[in-house]
Amino acid sequence: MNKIYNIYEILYENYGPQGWWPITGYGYHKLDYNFPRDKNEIFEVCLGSILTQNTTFASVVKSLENLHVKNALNSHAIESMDINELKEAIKPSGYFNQKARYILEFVKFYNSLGGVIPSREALLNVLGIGEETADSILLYGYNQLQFKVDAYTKRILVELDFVDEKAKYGDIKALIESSLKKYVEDERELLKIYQEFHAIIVNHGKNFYSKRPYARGCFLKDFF
DNA sequence: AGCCAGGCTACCG
DNA sequence: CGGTAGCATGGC
Repeated sequence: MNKIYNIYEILYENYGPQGWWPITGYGYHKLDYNFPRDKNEIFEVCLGSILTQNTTFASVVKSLENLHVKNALNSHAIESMDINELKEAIKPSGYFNQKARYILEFVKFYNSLGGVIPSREALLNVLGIGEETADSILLYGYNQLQFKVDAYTKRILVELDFVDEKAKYGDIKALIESSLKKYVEDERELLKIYQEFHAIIVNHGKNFYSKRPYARGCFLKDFF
């Protein structure tokens, strides 16, 4: 009996594999978990994780395409890029003044890593990287066992009365991670579930937890 | 026209 | 500590 895992099962049965994180020029890669495939794809996930803050991913893709045509979808090109040129490229994603600064801060950090996987704590010390963005980078960019919580995750769990409205990011992350770890022993399988679960939550969230009042038509409510 | 989007920082009490 | 204004473009 593991209600968090039950939610995952029900949603996966309804939506199927999502294929996150999508890569530009390639797209979603359902049932293929061998991503990212190289350093540029890792970096692209990092960049997308920052750009998607409070924005639709369609807008992020436009920004990434803008960088791609400038031959600047890699960390070294961006590090030496003029900030105004960067702002112009990422404008479709919104908050372009802030995000340009965040990206330049991150790129300096990223290039200093020399390919080493960053710690969550180190990521959180970079301006513009909060908990969700850090987990996004680690989960989808580096295939680390860090569950990514987002606004939809909280709305759903609050609606199902699994967590309190006042629950913090870390509370929800800990609940989901501990529940799934108890149920799934194989780490490779666990990683796949972390990646699919968050993506599916976003899918489900867009359907039933976007417009108020939330949860109208949410079939999860029939189970819990 | 108004609300929402795959959040975070700075600043307030 | 917790709470909130500000950030900005784009889609519906």
